[in-house]
Amino acid sequence: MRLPGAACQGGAPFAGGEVGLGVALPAEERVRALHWFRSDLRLRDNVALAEAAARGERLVCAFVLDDRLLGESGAPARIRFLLDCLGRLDADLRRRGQRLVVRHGDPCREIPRLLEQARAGLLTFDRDYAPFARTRDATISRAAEKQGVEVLDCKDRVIFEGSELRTQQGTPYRVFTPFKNAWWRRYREEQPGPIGPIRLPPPVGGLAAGSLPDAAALGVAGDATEIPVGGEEAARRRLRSFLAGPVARYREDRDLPALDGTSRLSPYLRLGAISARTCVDAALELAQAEPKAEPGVRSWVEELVWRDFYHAVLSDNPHVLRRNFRPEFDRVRWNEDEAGFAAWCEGRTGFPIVDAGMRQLARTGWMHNRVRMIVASFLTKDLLVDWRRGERFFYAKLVDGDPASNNGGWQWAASTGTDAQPWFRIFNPVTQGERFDPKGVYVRRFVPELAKVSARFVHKPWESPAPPADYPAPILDHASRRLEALRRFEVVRSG
DNA sequence: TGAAATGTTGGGGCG
DNA sequence: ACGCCCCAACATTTC
Repeated sequence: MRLPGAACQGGAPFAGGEVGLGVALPAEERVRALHWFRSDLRLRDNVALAEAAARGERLVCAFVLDDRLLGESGAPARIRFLLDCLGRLDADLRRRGQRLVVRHGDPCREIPRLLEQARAGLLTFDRDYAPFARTRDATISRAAEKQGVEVLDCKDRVIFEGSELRTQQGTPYRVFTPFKNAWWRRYREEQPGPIGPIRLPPPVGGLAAGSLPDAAALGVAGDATEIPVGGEEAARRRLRSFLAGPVARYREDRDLPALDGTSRLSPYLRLGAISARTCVDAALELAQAEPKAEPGVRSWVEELVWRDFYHAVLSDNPHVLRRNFRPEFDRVRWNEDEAGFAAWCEGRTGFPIVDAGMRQLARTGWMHNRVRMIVASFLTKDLLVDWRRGERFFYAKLVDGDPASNNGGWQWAASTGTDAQPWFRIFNPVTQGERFDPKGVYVRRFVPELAKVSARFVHKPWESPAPPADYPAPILDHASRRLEALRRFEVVRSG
C-alpha cells in the first residue's frame, strides 16, 4: 500500500499520513475539498479522491459534462457508456453519504464557479496527458490558485509517467522494449500497489446537485451498440473472472479473436472505473500464488505497459495527434478513396477478417486487438488511406476509445510512429485470418453470409466453388496493393 | 505484434 | 554406383 501524497506532483505530500488512508488531518488543517472526476470514475484506489478525502473536512464530488468534448467526439456508444458509469458512480456515492454534483458546460467556467460556491480550499483531479486537456487543466489550475485554492493534479491513470522513466541520456523512450524494461525495474523498486479504502467526508451543503442527463438529452438514445454494463462493480467483476481463468492462457489465447481470451477491461480502464494499479497488483499476486499463470500474467501486464508507453509518447510528443511521429513519413502520399473507405467502415471489403472486425466494432463498440491491427494494416497499406481517417473512425466507434492508445495503435500500424511496425511489413488479410481464426468461427460470428463456407475457403470465399451470393467480392487485389504500398513508402528512405 | 522472394540442403527418382 | 534433376523443407534475405 502506498500513501497517496507520493503520487501527486506539485502538491504538498500527504502531511498527516504516517498510517494509511482514511486517517484524517487534524481538524484545524482541513479544508473544504472539491474532487473533480474525469477519467477516474471509481471510489477505490483513486489517488486524487483519496487526497481530497484525507484533507477535506467536507467534500464536493463533481463531474462536468463538456459539450465540446461530447459533441466533438461524436461517439454515441462511448457517451452512453459514460452515462452508465456516471449513474453508477452517483449511486455508489449516495450509498456512502455523498453524491455526484453534475454541471453541464465548459469546465474552465464551471470548476472555478463550483470552487467559489463551495468555498473550497483544495481542488483535486487525476492528471490527463492529452494536449487539449493539459491546456484546459492549466487554465483551471491558474484560476483556482488565484482564488486561493490549492490544486493537486495527481498521477492516477497510468502506473508510470513518461517523466518517471527516462533513458540513460535523460531523454524520453522511443522504443517500447527498453521502456518496458525500465518500467519493470521501477515497478520492482516501488511496488506501487493500490491504495487502501477511502473514507469520504460529508458533502458540502447548499450546493445544487444538478442532474445527469439521459441518453435522449444528449442525442444518443438511438444508438444501438451493445455496450458493456458500466461502473466500478462491473469492472471489478470482470477483472476477477479474467484472473480466475483466462489470464493463465492469455499468452496463447490473446491472438485468437474467436475466444473470449482477453480481459475486456479496456472500456473500464478508459474511464477509470478500475485503475491500472489494481489490475497489475491483482494479476501479479495471482502469479505469485499460481506459478502456472505467470507467463499469461506477464504478457497481460505488458499490454498495460503499452498503455503507459502510449500515454508517455503523447505526453512528450503532443504533435502526434495531428502529425506523423516520424516526419519523414509526411512524404507518403495517401489515397482519397471514398468508396474504399466507406467499404472499410461498413465491413464490406470482401476480406472476411477485415469485415468481421469492422462489424464487431459497429455492433459492440469493441474490437479484438489482433483484428484492430489487421483492419488498420488494411486501411493504411491496402487502401492506402491516411491513418488519421481510421483513427477518427475508431475514436467515434470505440467504447474504449482513448486519444493516447488509439493514436499509438494507428501510428504503429501505419508505420509512422515510435517503435512502429516497419513499413515493409504488410499484413496479408487471408494469411492473418487463417492463422488466427483457423476454423472461421470469428468471421462467421460477425459475417453471417459466410455461415455455409467451409473452413478451407472461409478467409478467401472468392476461391470457393460456390461463393456466397450475398457477400461482396474483394474490393482490391492484395498482392498488387502491397507492391503499390511498398512503392509509396519508398520515399521515406531518401526523399 | 510479417510476407514474399530467394537461397540452401538433402532425399528420392531415374537414366 | 553415380550424376542429375526435382522439389519439399527449411533458412536467409529483402521489401
